[in-house]
Amino acid sequence: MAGEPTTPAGRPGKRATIVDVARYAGVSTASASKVARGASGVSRDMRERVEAAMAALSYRPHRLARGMRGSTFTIGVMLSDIENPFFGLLVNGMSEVLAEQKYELLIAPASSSETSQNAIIDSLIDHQMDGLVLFGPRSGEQHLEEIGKQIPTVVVGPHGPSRQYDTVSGDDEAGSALVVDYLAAMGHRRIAFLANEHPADLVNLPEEARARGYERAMDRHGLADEVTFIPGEWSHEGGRAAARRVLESFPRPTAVYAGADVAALGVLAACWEADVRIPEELSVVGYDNSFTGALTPISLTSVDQSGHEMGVIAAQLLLERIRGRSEARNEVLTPRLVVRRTTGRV
Amino acid sequence: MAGEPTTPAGRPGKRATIVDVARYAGVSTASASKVARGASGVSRDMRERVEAAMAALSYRPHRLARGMRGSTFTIGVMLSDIENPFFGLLVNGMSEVLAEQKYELLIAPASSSETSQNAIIDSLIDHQMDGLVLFGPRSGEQHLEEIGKQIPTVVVGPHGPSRQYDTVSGDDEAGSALVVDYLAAMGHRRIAFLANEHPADLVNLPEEARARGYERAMDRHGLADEVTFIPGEWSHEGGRAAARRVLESFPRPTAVYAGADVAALGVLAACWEADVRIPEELSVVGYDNSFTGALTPISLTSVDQSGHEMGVIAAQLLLERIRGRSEARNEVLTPRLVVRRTTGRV
DNA sequence: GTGAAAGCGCTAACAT
DNA sequence: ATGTTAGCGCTTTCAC
Repeated sequence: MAGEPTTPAGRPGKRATIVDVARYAGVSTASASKVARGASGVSRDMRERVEAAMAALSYRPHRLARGMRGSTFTIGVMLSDIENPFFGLLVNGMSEVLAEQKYELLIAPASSSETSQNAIIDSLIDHQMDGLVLFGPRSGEQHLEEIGKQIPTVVVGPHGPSRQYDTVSGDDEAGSALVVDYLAAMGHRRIAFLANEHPADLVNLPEEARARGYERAMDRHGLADEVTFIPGEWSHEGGRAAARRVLESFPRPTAVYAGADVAALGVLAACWEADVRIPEELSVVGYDNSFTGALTPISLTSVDQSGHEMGVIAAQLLLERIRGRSEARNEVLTPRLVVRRTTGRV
Repeated sequence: MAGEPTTPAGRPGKRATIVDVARYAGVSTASASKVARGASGVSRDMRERVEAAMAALSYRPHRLARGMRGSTFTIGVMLSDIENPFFGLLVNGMSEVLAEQKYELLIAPASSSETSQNAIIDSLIDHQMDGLVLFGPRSGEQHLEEIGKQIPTVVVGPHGPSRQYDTVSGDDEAGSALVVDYLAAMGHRRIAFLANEHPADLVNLPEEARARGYERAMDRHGLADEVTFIPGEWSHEGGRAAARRVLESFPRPTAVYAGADVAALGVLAACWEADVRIPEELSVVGYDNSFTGALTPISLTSVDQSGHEMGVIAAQLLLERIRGRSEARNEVLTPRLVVRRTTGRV
């Protein structure tokens, strides 16, 4: 009956504390604490006795109590879009690095609204995380700076630069250039870009960089007059809506660069329904190189931005910050064009 | 210079504590605490003064300190497979319910190994979460019971029943029956099932229920002799491997029930590469009704298990548990067959 | 190298 | 209704 889940010794029903461990080992709590967190300045004998006690009592440090004075060994991740398959890669990359350093990962899902994201970030700070990874935050630079001042922070996405936090991002402008260069080489001139609309004051977003890269590359190819922004949203539905507009327009673009795979899939969906042949009548390009786009019957031409590697780097940067580095680092990964079958010669 | 991020008054550089609030409002910490957590037994006047003080000092309760004595107002979710798009629905459903009740959600990603999952669960407990949602745990019933004894727990998946925790799951056996009934009605007899292999002692898994449902339904249709389990794994690669085996076998099955969309997509991929016509030469069915499968060029026949609703229910059950309910509840949602174009008449 | 004691911010139990 | 106080489990001075 006496429910004693983890504690074979000590008071039944309650888990062992460091006091129990210390008493069991016949040492002071301070020493037990040192051993528990692997601090220096403990004799061999002490270490062994305490470790034995911890094992005997199946002691696990209470992370909250720990965090009250020291660190929680926990990293918080703010996620702006849980549906985005890209972040799975990212999290896996981070987990690998953090696990081997005894850090834990806790993910807080937010919506895409700035208010919600700020609330989530605050809460992560309230949880006394040792560091934060912000995935595609919509907060302004200034707010990010304030966060960076309070707690080691890595932003995933084209933000900064700021002394207060690190960033890791893909070179989205270069990615867009890859797309336009390729389409131009295939003879396309009327290349439309599906723009993800956002508040004008947010300038450091992937959508901004991709739009800029598109515009500049078009310019470079002497296609400045052909630059066409289709205002919309990077979602499946947004892609469908954009496709409808494209298909009705005259002269009709020969290619649509959708800016994100999820939107490109929407464009494709609308085309399939309208019996528009791909790529004969319209070339379609996405961004993200998602699993779905890679499937044979879809075969979406896209841009790969190595999410796993981003996760690894984000985790490494964060650990460095936690350990004291104070100069900012801004890592930029080079994207790669993956040509498949939704694009062709004009 | 003096970095005072959140505290316009009080000691600069440090965030306001409840002591600061109490002092500012000229009341006791206990009263301030009561107001902070909306407890009863405070006068109108007191409430207003404390609230003004909290606003003036931009006070936010420190969740760790809170958790040391009372509750953290935080729910932990153990996620066994972060790549599974299904869980996005689930998390969104949970968030809706929890947000309006002032609870927060923190997700801890685990791998599919039992060891890793147990470590993650322990850690969630160490973080003093108010409740746990375990998504597809591979832990044995007995271990789940122990967890349920320690902390309010809801398991998502066909576990239990147990007095110690609640469950919410799809009726996977019925889902399989829908699939087999439909295929049989279309004239199929040689219907193979792709089995997800797992340790024999784990019996309460979706894969088990789906396998059982398949077998019983086959039996019911007088097709017991045609029951064929293809041992493998529910992953893209697992699906491809299974498809290769199916295509080589003789007599070749006319339909493959892959048990999960991700595996079905693997089966399809291998078929496309081998120029096997779908559904003329082979019918393929998945489970999950994933976004990807629904795309026009894929049009995978699948089973829908309403992830969003599962999330809502999981959150509701958990809150009830936290608030004191001690009888177990086991909610079972009825799945729905979604017929698309990867299945046809023999 | 080891131990005693203070205290992190909060809430619960107990006065008043 | 409000205030006082003890203490959650841990780490961290600061003695020895």
